[in-house]
Amino acid sequence: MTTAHPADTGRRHHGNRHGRSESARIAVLEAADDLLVEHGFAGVTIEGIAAKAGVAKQTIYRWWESRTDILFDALTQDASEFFTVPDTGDLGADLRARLRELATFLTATDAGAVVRALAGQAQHDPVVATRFRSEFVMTQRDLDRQPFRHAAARGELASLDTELAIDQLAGPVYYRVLITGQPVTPAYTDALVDYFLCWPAVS
Amino acid sequence: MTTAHPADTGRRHHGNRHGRSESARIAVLEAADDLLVEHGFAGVTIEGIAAKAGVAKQTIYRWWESRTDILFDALTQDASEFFTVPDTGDLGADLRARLRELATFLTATDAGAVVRALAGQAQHDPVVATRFRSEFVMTQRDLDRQPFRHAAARGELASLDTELAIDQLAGPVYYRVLITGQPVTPAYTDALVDYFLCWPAVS
Amino acid sequence: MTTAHPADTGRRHHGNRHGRSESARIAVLEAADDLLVEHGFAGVTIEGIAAKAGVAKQTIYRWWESRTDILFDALTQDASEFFTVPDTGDLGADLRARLRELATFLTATDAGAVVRALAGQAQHDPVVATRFRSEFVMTQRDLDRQPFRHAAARGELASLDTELAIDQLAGPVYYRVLITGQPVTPAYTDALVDYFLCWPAVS
Amino acid sequence: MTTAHPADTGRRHHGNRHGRSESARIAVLEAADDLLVEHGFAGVTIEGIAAKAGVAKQTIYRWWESRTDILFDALTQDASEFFTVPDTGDLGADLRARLRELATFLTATDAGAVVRALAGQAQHDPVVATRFRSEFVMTQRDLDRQPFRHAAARGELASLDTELAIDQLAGPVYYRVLITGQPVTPAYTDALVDYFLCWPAVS
DNA sequence: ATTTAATCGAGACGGTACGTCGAGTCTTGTC
DNA sequence: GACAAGACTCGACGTACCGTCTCGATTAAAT
Repeated sequence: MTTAHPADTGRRHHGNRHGRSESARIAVLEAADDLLVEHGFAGVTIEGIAAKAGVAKQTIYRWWESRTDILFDALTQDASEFFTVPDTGDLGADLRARLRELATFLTATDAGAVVRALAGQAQHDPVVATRFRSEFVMTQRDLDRQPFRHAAARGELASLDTELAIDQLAGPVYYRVLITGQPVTPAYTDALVDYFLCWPAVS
Repeated sequence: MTTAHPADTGRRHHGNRHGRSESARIAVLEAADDLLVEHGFAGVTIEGIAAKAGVAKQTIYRWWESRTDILFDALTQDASEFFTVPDTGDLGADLRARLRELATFLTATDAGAVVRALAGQAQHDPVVATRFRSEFVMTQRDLDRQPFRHAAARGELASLDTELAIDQLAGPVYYRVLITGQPVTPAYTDALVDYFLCWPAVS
Repeated sequence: MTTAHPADTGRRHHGNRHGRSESARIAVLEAADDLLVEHGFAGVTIEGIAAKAGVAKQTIYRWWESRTDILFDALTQDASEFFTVPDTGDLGADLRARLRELATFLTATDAGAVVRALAGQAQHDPVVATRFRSEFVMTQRDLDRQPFRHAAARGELASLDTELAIDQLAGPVYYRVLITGQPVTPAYTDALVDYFLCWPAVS
Repeated sequence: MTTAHPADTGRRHHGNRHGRSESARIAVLEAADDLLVEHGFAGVTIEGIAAKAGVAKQTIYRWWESRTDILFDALTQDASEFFTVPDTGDLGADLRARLRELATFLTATDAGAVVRALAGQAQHDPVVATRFRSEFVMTQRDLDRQPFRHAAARGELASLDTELAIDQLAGPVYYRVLITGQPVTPAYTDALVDYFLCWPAVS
């Protein structure tokens, strides 16, 4: 889409009758991302984004509804190619890989910072919450379900409440990231998976 | 004018050298609580609190650093007597009671709404995050530990990583409350405990 | 809401790239003038002006530095067409006309009230004092000089310290207006001129 | 009055049933004076005076009605012994001495700064204006009248409108001090007197 | 010697206005 | 018709003083 339009290749156009400026769109998303990482969510202001992106406020308001709307866009942009779908033929291995990836994403990437900010804002604004769930959470849970689907396809897992299982595996990860702030190491996520695959809790 | 005031329990003093007005303090905390429940976190403004509490802005700034500071105070006030420490002599029963109580608190009480708002704000502000953890999370985890302590005192639980166990039990609850928004029913928390006490996940 | 506005002459614009809103400017100046006349200088607050003019505070701060700045603007607006330059061919007649006009201006016009307020504020603030002198006092003294210039052009007044003369004529007027508060009647100003043109003071 | 009370000699008392603390009174007047000279009239705040004088705000409000009230007190204290009443037996000499003294007082003394501030405030507040006239202006005009009284007693001055004369002599001085800001040198005041005693203005 | 009452310092109180920041809307001239 | 620019109204911010109000300590006259 970027290269499709002549006005977006090379020099930046200052308005034309052919639709929105792709360069402006990208500048806004990057500016929002940068501001979030540098100054936190409070630093993500429409005016700040406009100034940093060299874009008029009106252009932002024309295409986005709010700053969270921008962050959702930035997230879609950034998160789309991060995740893989492991398929090793072993449920445990797949789950371990999945949780490691999730933990890395949430704690060590710029997109993860966006997710945390949006998760925070979701606590304040039901509209954000709804979109956050339908856009991010659902996608993630779909990824969470893959290992179980693969296992089922292999004939394992006669019966299992997959949704509960995902809560049990992903829940502690989000809990540590958002609530306790403790690190989520590979050792930790591996332990979660090991435990889930039924090592005895009580001796 | 004195009796017209919401916070007017007894005679209201208007400042003296012995420190703050207790009635003003309570009026502020209640106003903040009310605004949060009625209009969400964005509706919790210092001016709004001052107006609703019939208090001068300066009085708020004198005693609190920010609106989150007020909410922490309100939380301390409200949450202190909510929780019980179940001790039935059975680990499973204690854990089930504990998780039910936690879920109810987070989803069905005004103080729970404050917690969710603070958890949200913690994602935006490291200072809030730190205080949230030291003030709320630590207390909660202490309550989470009680069932295990009782069990250990009874000689059960030869060996167990209690901290991991808490993550596994509380994590999914917070995850559903803050992230997926799905209800956390007694049946759900009971299932978490049952699973944790090692019903087989894989047939 | 648009038509409800006092300053709504024609269609009111709400900002554009070509600079300030003339209607807002006029509304501010009039509001400041009105507040000064009605409630005195203490009643001239930025918030009061903004409210009365139906203008945002920020708009005021964008174009004016202080309330005295506004009053200087209002004065320029109002005082510009008040004064005439008498030229009767007779020094005494010219001076009498000039002093009468000055006295009327200072004591009986809204712009005169502004001058008195600014003269007052000039005693408190050197910046105001400087501007007051360069903007108002200089202009007035120029008007004061006219009769003498005309006389000189006619060949009268072989030698005279004009500046001293102006002090002697205008000084008592300002002195009565600002200090003693006594009325400055035509009879009084005429007497000043008569005396100045050398009737004997001592018998 | 200062030495009259035992509690005011030496250490400062902290309240008793015999009336006000003289030391507090003096500290307030001095603090007000200092603040005026150092930071201008805007710097003369009740809180500032209280802090600088080491006095409670209530003590100020108990004995004074406003900050101008304090300045009037300070003025009375300071101005009382400044002026002399010249009596050389010569009207011109007396007037010259009087005007020189007036000019010095207004431009070169702390009390003169107070007078200028009060004159300024008198333009904003009719109550201040009234008090300023009855307390300061009247006293000054009385001093202005002395040379003429002495001359009349000597049999000079068969007929003269003394009030007009004072306006003509003092007016230009106040005019320069308050309005034009030009210096008022002995040469200048001497010229005023010389001219008044009827040197020809027009050749 | 104790009580009593006026004044002191301190400082918290409800307010008003300050000057600033950002939100979201509107308009204009350019491309 | 979208763009950069930027003026507009509006709401909230955090601060400074205002004038009012207790309070406990201080103090000397009256008991």
